[in-house]
Amino acid sequence: MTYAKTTVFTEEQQQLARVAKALAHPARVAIIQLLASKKTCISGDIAAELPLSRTTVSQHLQELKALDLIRGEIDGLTVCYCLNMGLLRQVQQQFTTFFTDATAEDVCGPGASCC
Amino acid sequence: MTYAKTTVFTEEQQQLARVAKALAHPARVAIIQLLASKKTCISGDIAAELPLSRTTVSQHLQELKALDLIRGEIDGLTVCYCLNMGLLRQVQQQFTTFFTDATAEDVCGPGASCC
DNA sequence: GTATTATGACGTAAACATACGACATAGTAC
DNA sequence: GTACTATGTCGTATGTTTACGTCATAATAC
Repeated sequence: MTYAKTTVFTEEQQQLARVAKALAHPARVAIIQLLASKKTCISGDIAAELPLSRTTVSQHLQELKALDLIRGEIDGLTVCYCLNMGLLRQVQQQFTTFFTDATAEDVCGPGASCC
Repeated sequence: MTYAKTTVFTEEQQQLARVAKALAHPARVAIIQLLASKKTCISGDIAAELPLSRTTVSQHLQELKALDLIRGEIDGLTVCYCLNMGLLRQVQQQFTTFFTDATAEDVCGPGASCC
């Protein structure tokens, strides 16, 4: 990606794209669902549930952590990852607004003016 | 990407990731917003509004079209792109369900059992 | 017919993402 | 102290995305 001109996109568009990118891999979707189901928060247990190596899972966890969607607390030898509920709810609102605005008017239906 | 083991993720997770990937670039978010605002549906006009070359915009349009999020109708020399409202509403529902499930319980708040 | 226009397809360079083995760190157990 | 365990970091191979110039196609204008 050559993001040289990206400054022209609005911060809103970039923020939505950033979060969408975090969800753009089934492993990361699965991780969030796993944490939500609270069967486990421990890093190693998450890796055990997924069809990926521990290294790769750790990488996906770091990516989610970089966006602050999840948080990790060190507890002795293990690390406990938890969802950042506040941010997730905020993000949900962003997506809802985006989709609601996009689907507000049936622009190109029968009788539309644009085409 | 070596998607060799991806079959183990559920179809639901893969579908969400697929759509998220489509939204994972500000240009594609901007395109959808532009089409929704219906100032134009014409391919060339879309390219003119974005800080990217016509070639690159066309590529982003193809990507959205591949997922059927937008549709293109040839009208003589121009092509008119329109949002697929039905699918967008379906996708919105998927995201809403995902986020609602994820934020249902404040698993790791004070008094949580997991950590 | 030729000239012009709008569009997509092709080729490609650079940046990025994915996956994983090997190593480093840091805590626990003894 | 040593042995073991849970994590993360590093390096790296492979695949994907992004961006764009150039070319091909197909419709219009004359």
